[in-house]
Amino acid sequence: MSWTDERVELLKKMWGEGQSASQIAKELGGVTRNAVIGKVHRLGLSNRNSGGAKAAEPKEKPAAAPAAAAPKPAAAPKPKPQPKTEPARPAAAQPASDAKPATPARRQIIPAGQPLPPQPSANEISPEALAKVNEIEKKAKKLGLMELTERTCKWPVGDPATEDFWFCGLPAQQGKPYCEAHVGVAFQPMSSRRDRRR
DNA sequence: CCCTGATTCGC
DNA sequence: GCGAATCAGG
Repeated sequence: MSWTDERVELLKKMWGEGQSASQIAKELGGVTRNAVIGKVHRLGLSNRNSGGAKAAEPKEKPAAAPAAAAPKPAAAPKPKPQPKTEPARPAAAQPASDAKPATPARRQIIPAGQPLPPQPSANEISPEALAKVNEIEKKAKKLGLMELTERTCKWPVGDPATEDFWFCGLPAQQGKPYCEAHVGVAFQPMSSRRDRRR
């Protein structure tokens, strides 16, 4: 896959929306998140803050030449917010290397980790989902309670009062307690709400 | 362990 | 220019 115009545009768009590199990579397909990140950097939009300001602060790396160098005049160390009772004036700490009044670094308002999908509202499980569950249940790892981790599906199967009880244990969806199949039955996409009229 | 982005460097 | 490998956090 190559970086066609469209792909680059989608990349820009998604990156601008605050999507993670892996998500973008997934969406684009044919590329890894590394590729996405690499492209992002090459495009020069690695930082989602100032459009043109170069404030690439070299992290700390085993510098091969520790001798000389480091003539950094220290741009803006750390104007720590003083615990003053100053009621007004948040004191904007801008490097002010270049006048840039037009782009005040807009923040995304949606960096929520996992945008929660529509919550369940109906109790109807699609036959598809059920079939899927039955299917994967056969592949379940049948974990015991102690074997569950953050990344394992915690869908219970069987009767807790019997020996025949276990948890699915398949890889859970990121940020969710269940594997894909079980998420499918646990979180219904608000299907047709059956208005029971009487 | 899972995930993030950042950087390096051979291709 | 590209992206895998690696680094550095969370």
